[in-house]
Amino acid sequence: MVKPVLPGHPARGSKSGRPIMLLLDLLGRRWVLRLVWELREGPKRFRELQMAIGASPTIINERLAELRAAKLVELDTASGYRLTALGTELLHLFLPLHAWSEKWAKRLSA
Amino acid sequence: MVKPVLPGHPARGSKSGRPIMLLLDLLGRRWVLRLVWELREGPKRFRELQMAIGASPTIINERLAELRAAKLVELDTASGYRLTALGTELLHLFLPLHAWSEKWAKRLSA
DNA sequence: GCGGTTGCTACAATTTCCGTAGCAACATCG
DNA sequence: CGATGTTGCTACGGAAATTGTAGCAACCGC
Repeated sequence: MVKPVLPGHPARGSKSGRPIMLLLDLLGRRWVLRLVWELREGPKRFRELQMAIGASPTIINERLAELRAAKLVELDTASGYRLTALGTELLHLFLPLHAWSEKWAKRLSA
Repeated sequence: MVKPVLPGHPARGSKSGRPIMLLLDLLGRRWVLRLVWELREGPKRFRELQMAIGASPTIINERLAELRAAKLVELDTASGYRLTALGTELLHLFLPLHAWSEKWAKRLSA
């Protein structure tokens, strides 16, 4: 069991509970960025996420629980897992990465 | 030894070599986001990074090697590790996270 | 020479993650 | 009613990643 990311709990590698450290801790955990990314176009089921990402259900579930505790993702029984309002805000901050990654890849292969 | 993030090498959990997947893979590895963040205000020495982050030198070195292979970080023997031009671009995409994380933390504690 | 800093490595112990199998709850269809 | 399918999720043994500690070789100033 991994420590939850919540106010008062210091992030791994940081004695302070500064929000940016908590956020970097959460987003730096394996598959978390991918999970948020996979939900960018709407809700997905547990197994859909599992298939799309290719990770074990154990860790998918653990990461989803962390994202739910962080109020970035929620489970709607009718449609599946989806981003909350907060999660959608976060996703929008990440969208520029898509275009930038193309530029970056060209520089790498050059 | 972890697979390097380079064109042609598919990212973990993705059969395609799409740049965004490579990038999310790289950034999702433990301590990578923290490392980029710690270099935001200028170069730092290996041991400075180690102290600031609190991770083992083994993994600090491995992640720095990956970031160097990705041309996001470089080592200047006179001043230490620093962001490349590409790395600085990436950092700028992440800077809005700082302000947003404060808002997020308030929502969590509410 | 001597002490300090540099980046970095070795290696055993611990933690995390994977891969597979499967469960309980619920819905749907006959 | 039973049978079948889908849902989210868990157990558990093996594999992989990470930690913590110690220390090395190269370099610089004195």
